[in-house]
Amino acid sequence: MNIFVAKLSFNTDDEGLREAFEEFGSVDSAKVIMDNQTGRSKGFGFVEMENDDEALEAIQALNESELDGRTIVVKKAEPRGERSGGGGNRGGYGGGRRY
DNA sequence: ACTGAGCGC
Repeated sequence: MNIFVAKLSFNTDDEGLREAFEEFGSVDSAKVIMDNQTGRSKGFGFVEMENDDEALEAIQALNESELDGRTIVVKKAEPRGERSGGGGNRGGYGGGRRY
């Protein structure tokens, strides 16, 4: 499951993000998006976890939690690619729904 | 102290 992490501390890097999520499950990959022109973090990143169940738990646990001194926001990642729609929503994404 | 709202190559 791809996970989107926002509001990261600019001190947080790929490893720090991975460390945060691995305590809840196996992380397949983790990456903090950096600005290629300045080399600084853009303040958000992505984590891919092997187990969806663990990913959901990690999202619930780490969302609005504190990492490296900043409160982060963890969500399901939107599919990379076209964001503007036009086309319509096919059954909707599984995300956003919370009970 | 730069920098705070958001989806990557």
